[in-house]
Amino acid sequence: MTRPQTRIQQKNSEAILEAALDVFSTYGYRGATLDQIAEVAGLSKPNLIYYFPSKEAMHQALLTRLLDTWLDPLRDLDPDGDPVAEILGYVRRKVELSRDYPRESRLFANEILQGAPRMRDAIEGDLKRLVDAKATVLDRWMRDGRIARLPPHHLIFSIWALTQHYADFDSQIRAVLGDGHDPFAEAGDYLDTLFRKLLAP
Amino acid sequence: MTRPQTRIQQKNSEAILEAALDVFSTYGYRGATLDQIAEVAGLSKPNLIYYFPSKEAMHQALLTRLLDTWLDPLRDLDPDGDPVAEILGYVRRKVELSRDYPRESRLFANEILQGAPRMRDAIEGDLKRLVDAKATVLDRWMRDGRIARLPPHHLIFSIWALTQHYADFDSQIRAVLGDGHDPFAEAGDYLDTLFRKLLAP
DNA sequence: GTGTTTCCTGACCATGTGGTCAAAATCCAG
DNA sequence: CTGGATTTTGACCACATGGTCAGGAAACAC
Repeated sequence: MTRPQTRIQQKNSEAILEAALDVFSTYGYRGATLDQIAEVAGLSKPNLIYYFPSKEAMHQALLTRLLDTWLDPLRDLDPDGDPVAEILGYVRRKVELSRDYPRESRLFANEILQGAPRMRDAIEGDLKRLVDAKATVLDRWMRDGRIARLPPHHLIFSIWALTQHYADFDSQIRAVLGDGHDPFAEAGDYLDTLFRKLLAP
Repeated sequence: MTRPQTRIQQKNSEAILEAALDVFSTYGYRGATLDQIAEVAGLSKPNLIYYFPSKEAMHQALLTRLLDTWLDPLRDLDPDGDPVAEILGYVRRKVELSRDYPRESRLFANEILQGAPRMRDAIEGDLKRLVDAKATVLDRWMRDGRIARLPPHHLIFSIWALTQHYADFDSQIRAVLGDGHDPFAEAGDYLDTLFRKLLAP
């Protein structure tokens, strides 16, 4: 039976995951330490282990929670909507995700960089199925002449690459742009233009 | 005085850097261990330290060597060449880099993900200067109406994002595409199309 | 209050880690 | 072959790391 979470459990589990996200997204799984997470969370190390059985479990909890947030915008792509509006809407929502959840983006990037050892199943399963389904929709739009003919999977990859880049490579982008820039606002405009031109039949 | 490297030094230093690249690019700086590098290199751990004073030094050696390889194609962008040909050539060379040096790409990605703690100077210095210079060239081409008007820095970012994505997220891409695909060949064609459409005035 | 459950921690442990060192093995010029 | 320089390593060290555990402190039900 699953215990009804007490207020304290709720609060501390949340604080731990929040701290773990900070540390894992910065240093990767192996580079992160429980001591570091404990300090960020403001709890003792044994207390962390009281709420999560292991470091691995914390990481897993974060990844599981992450995947849904990450895929929701793609799920929302409406096969019956206007093709260009739907795709541009997806791009915009992905830019917003990068802006509002950069740590989640970096956590994901870290995991994939390492060959996705802890997410392979989800990627080969849920993710692949969803992408294949949406690729079919894109393909139909292309055959109907409503958007330019492009390889649908790579079209999706390019949306991921361009939007996530602004979260994952944030430090590089800010260093190169220098002060007085709002990278995400500029990215939103630029990517809107880019995909508008790309999709024009 | 710098000693003339003996044959053995040459060979072992190379083997160590090669192994270190393998391990660092997969696990990041903190996640990599000397024991692991030693095993991959086929040398004992104390022998590693005989050739490099510390783990840090190995990482630094890799990063230094990396940056040049990484920036060369951008340096080659010829201000007096044909704009579209120059940019498409740059994209193609970056795709080839991703295909031929994926570990280097991932090493770089790992470093930037972590906020570039060991590369900040190079990024704010050499890299920024080079990008600014090339952005000026792009800007001139745009004002002359030879390519579409776009924010030059973001145009460069999008080239980086799209090309490096195929190396950094290789495992995800292969999992989603399934068997029977050559990601880099497809990427080459797709990105050629993409930038051709994007740059058309 | 009192008893019970939940929550928290100091002290501890086995293992892993980056790095040292003296001595052994190998290489190589003459 | 020989003697000095280079290369290699087993044994070792101090410290960090993930995790344990017995018992104490709060919280809560009555």
